[in-house]
Amino acid sequence: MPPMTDAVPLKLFNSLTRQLETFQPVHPGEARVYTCGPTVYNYQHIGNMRAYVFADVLGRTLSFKGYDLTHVINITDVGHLTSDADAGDDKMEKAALAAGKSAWDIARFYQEDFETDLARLNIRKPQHPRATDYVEAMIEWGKAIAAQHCYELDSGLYFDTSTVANYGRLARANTDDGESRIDPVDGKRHTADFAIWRKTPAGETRQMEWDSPWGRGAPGWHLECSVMSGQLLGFPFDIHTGGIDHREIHHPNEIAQNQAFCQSDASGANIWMHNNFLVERSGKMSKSSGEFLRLQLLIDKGYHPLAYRLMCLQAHYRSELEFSWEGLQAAQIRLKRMVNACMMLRRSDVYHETVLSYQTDQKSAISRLGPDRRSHLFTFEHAISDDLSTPTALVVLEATLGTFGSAAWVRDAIITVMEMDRVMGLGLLNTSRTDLRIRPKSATITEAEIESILAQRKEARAAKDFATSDKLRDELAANGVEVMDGDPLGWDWKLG
RNA sequence: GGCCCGAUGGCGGAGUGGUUACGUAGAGGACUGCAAAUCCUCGCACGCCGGUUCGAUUCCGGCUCGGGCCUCCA
Repeated sequence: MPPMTDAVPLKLFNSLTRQLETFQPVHPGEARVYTCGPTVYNYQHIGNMRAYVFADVLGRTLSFKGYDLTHVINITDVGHLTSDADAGDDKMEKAALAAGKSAWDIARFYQEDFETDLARLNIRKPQHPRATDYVEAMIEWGKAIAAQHCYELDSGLYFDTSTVANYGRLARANTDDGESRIDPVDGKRHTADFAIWRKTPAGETRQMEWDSPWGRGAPGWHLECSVMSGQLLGFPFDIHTGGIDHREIHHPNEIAQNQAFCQSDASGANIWMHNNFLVERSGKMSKSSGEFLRLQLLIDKGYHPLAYRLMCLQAHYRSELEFSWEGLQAAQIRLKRMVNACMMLRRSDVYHETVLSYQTDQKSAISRLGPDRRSHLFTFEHAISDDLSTPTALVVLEATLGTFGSAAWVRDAIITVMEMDRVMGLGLLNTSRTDLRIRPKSATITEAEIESILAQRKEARAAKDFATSDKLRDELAANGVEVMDGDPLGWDWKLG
């Protein structure tokens, strides 16, 4: 399928050139995207999830533009070390030891949890290759580059970063070996050299280890992404994404491997994109600091996962985003108001016929839009095509909801919202206010009890016994429940 | 020590060489028995000092403060 809208070119910020570039697919009509996925040794925190919300918006935008999308988010289930890049414990093995389970069980458990969170955030399901399924391919890759680009030490096979052109150009790193704060591995030729294969130390056995020409052991972390992206997407592919931290080490190393393997100076992907961090007053989110923020905690406190998605969308992906409960609450209230407006659309007489007409012939449904909505859609596409300017796009989306109007107004609004939500992924026409009413874990009262008290209050009000009515309302308020007489929902959990 | 970012209203967060989005909070009004929810209306900000310019929040330089990376990290 050719791109639907050639009129508005998609501009994306390429970390390699540090400039906006117009997206030009490698394969006409297709978009192939690789996103560095999680290491499944623990739960993901909400900062991790920002990267996937970003990648999802990118994927959705490419689909919106008419490209046939192939999106890969890998699962790192082996090879990721806890500290130093060349020695130390494997994260998987360490977590398994602590939990008294096998490393394989640990990986499976956290992968499932990760996928649950992706679904909760309306992140469309990409391919999830597991590193352990690609070990043979990694060994083959190692064999292909070993002679020209690697050297062997007691601890494993290392990549000589001086054997490729412009090593570290993505990071804008200086090539001199600067002052290093870690103890270098003995024998490494350059500080930046990294492991392609890590040998299991003599006399030890690991749960996850394989035989290779360089001894029994496990692949290096950087190798996984090069191999999986190359196998599943082919070099060069269109876009490689990840957190901004990967711009400094992991992606430069991937690029070096790609250069060696492809015998080319090209990086392997046309565009490298990096999302900035979600930050917290206390500093960067960290799993090593004990308790950390994960999506389930937000839900436990009464926040809907999509409120977090909206919070991410309110900021540009390249800006740091400050996390606070107050900010999350602001996003949840904003989402509720948007959903309220969309429910009015859903309740209208023309809703079903409009959805049907859109589903039957999307193009002609859009072409019949009036000038206002046509203009909104155009502005929206401009925003999203301008390096995924979701904050601006969101404002246009809200403008199109506006104040409820005529049947024609409603029809146009429904179609426009469906179009825009393909990109924003907020599920605006599939979410109800009841869905957003999340019972906090701390709630001391059941829904049935609430309904019962509300029924009593209704009677009291009918009898104009306002003293009793107010007393019941206070009782509910004391239990964290807010009564809303003029709202179809009737009541809601109080936030904050 | 080296490299690199950022500084916008109470909070979050866009954007722009000349009228500073938007959300949330706040104020006023409508509605309500009173509230809440909803709707309408309205305040409120561009770190400091220079420079360029008719004009700078926006460009340039310096300063201060904050942050990131150089070690695994989305």
